[in-house]
Amino acid sequence: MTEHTSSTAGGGVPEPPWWNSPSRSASRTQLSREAILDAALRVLDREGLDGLSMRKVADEVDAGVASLYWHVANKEQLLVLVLDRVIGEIELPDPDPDRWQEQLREVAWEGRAAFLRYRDVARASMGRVPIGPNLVRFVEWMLQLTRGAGIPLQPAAWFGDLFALYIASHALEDDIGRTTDDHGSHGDDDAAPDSQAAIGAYLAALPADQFPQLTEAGAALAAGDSDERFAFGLDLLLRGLASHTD
Amino acid sequence: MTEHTSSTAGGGVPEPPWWNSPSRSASRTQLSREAILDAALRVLDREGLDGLSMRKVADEVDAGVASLYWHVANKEQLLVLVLDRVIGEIELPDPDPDRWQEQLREVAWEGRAAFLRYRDVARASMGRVPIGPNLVRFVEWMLQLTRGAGIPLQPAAWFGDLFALYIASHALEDDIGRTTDDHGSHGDDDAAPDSQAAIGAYLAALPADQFPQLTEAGAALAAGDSDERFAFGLDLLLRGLASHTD
DNA sequence: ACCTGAACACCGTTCAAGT
DNA sequence: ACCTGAACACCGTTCAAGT
Repeated sequence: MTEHTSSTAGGGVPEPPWWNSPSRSASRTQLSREAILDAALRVLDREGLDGLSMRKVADEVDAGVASLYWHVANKEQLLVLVLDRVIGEIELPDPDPDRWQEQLREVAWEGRAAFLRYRDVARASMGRVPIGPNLVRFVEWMLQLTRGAGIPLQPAAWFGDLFALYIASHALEDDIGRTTDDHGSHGDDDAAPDSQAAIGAYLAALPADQFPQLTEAGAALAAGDSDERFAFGLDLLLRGLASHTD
Repeated sequence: MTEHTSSTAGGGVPEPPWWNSPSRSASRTQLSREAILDAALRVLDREGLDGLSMRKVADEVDAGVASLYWHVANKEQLLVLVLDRVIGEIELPDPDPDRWQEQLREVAWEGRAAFLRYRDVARASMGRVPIGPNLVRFVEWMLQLTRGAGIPLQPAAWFGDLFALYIASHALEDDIGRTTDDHGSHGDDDAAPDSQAAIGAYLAALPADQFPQLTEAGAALAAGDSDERFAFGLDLLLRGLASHTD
């Protein structure tokens, strides 16, 4: 199996460049599932989930659309593979049950970071169970840690679900903000500009007698950046889990 | 404003049926936003979120596609309106802070039921914040209850988010099962047939030395029906919130 | 074994035109 | 004021055909 990836004829003598097929430009590497996943992740990050199409992925790898279907069953499978790839970016420390709370916290932030690294992966993850090598690795790790910490099997198993659900759906909330800016900037750099303001105006205009709490506490609802809110929920989940310890 | 909906000419004398416009069949009511939302919910329930198209909604109300755009800005707004409508189906008892845990539990199940009443509403809700009359009503109710129960403003506000996120994302997990059956049944009535089995086989085939927990505890992961799992997480959230009481 | 163009059956949205 | 057909610029997927 030769290491050369292009322009290799009979006896190692290089072909002249003009032998390359006429209109194709430089990067004529072999198409592969890996390359397709890379491209898909790039398109996803650049254009969001709604902007991700098989045609754009094909363009990104400089191939025809139909070619993708040799390496991948369909768009759905492509998304699942991309998700497993992102889950693979989560680093898992050796499980140390004595420090189960810290480690769970640590990995939660790791997971959040991975999901926020590319636009709309969290969105893509909702409603899919991307079972694959990396999710399986993740679940095994969770079980080793929590079971080792003295949490009975059933709560441990169910908590894993809850934990993953929380990380994903919270990351999705962050994606909402950066969802509306499609075509490149043209001067102003506010994300989802008027909608944010419109919501504020709507809430501010609510009749105080019908909505006493909302008009009084309105500010608190929007208070805290996304990380603070994530920390709050994470802490709440851990307190709840701790109550299940032997 | 007359109560008659069709065939009414000048002085109450009915028109003969053949006066109706030529090819249009019976139900020629005025198009309205209400009617469009009803139709959208019907299509959503019947065909799932992926099967919901403006064209099918238009067919359902016996109108041209373009007509929808008079009553509704676009598909996105249509979805938001549908969501607010479903949220409106959640019944809220008068908040009684002395029974805050029971009431929260009660409403959680109510919300879950509303989300599961139509296929894929939960799926549609992810990544959207359908702020409208009914969501606002819901938030006000939550705040009255939790604040009345002695939970400080910030935790109370943030918990609302978490609570809603949990209900929606858990309902979404239920939608996954019934996602794959498109065209009406033709004999066999198993939902997502081979994929379920394939997952089981994959997990069972994992090397026991690399995945000790998964191979030992595999059954526990799948154990419990969806309601039991929902109850577990709900309970965990409430325990966590309780730890924030004054 | 791998890639392709062309075709099929769809989409959401706009717009000039009708009543 | 409300509804329409036709058009535009897209989709995912299949399939016979090429190398």
